[in-house]
Amino acid sequence: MDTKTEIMDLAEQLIRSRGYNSFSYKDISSALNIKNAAIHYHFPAKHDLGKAIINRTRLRFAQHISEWKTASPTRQLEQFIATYEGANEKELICFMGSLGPSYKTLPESMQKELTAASFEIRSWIRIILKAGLADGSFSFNENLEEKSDAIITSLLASLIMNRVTGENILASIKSVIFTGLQREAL
Amino acid sequence: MDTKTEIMDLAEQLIRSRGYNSFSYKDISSALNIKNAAIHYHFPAKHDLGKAIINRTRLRFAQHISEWKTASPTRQLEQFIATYEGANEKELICFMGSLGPSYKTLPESMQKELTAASFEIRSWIRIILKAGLADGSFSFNENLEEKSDAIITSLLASLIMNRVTGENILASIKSVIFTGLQREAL
DNA sequence: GTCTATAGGGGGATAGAC
DNA sequence: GTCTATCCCCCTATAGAC
Repeated sequence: MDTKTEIMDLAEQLIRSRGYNSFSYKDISSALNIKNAAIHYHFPAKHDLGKAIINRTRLRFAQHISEWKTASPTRQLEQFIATYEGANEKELICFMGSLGPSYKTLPESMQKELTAASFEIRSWIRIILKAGLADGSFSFNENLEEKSDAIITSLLASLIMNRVTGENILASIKSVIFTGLQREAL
Repeated sequence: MDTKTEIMDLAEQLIRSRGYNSFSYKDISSALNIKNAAIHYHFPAKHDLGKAIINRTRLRFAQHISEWKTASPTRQLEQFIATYEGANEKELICFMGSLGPSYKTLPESMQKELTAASFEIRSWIRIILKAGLADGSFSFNENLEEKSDAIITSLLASLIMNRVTGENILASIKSVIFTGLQREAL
């Protein structure tokens, strides 16, 4: 693997485990047995690295939802939640949960990428919920946009709460999400 | 107001707007027209300040829920959500949303306080939901503990997403929470 | 593309005077 | 209880050799 990719992979891991403002070039250079200057060659400033990572995440998300496209709404939502489960196993939180809280401290280029990512994710979930309503696999009373945001916020924070509590909050949230998409027929 | 309280108030604001690792003693000393050494007198190490703030938040929460005690479950939950609305107006996120993501970077004393706080909040919401089920003001199909965690995670992350999106996600989440506590009678 | 060397600033923390 | 002065470490970033 080329150095640039290795740097990005490790930086992403560091961001999602410690936060953007809590990792340094030294963390990367020492782990990869290179020098800080080598990182600066690939990413002149730290925010260039940060921006590149968010952008790559956006591209990966676009690839994912494209691959999932033919599956049922339920299955697509399961696939989406599976990415959180994968993160959880690696003891990582999602990039939105890591970068969002420190939004105000981020350089503008990173803020823009992050905001763009948030709209892409939110609009995708809306589409999935709408499709589920249309084919009858989902049923709920809440406003569709609001329900969508309730789903992503609870997923985002579940990874954070997993750390703080030491419990598997994500599993609980997953259960609540699917129960909440099946309005009971009495 | 005494200096110690002023320091804590400002530090809390800084933590909840920028994060624990992204504020410095200089931010506080310059704003209060004192010197860094004065802060070190009251809080020898930064983590002493951090711990004190979390502990104060725990005490305040205990006071709040004690004051709310006689109100209906619905009203108590509204009061709780009102604290998020208050934070939102001041452009602050909750302390759990700020400190949780950087949990791994925090000194042990702060981690313990944070974890203790999480259990206090979660157990309170469980009590409220249970009371609401008992008196018939709430109705839902989900497991009570899981439903409780879904509520606090969505609230926590709504403040974060407000920043990233520039929208009022908290209002949406509030709406979804109350709708989700009224299972429809068909 | 990676290195050495270094600049320049900011961080938390402490000693001792007042 | 607050100050001045200072220490030491880590940070991001750049210049120039290889």
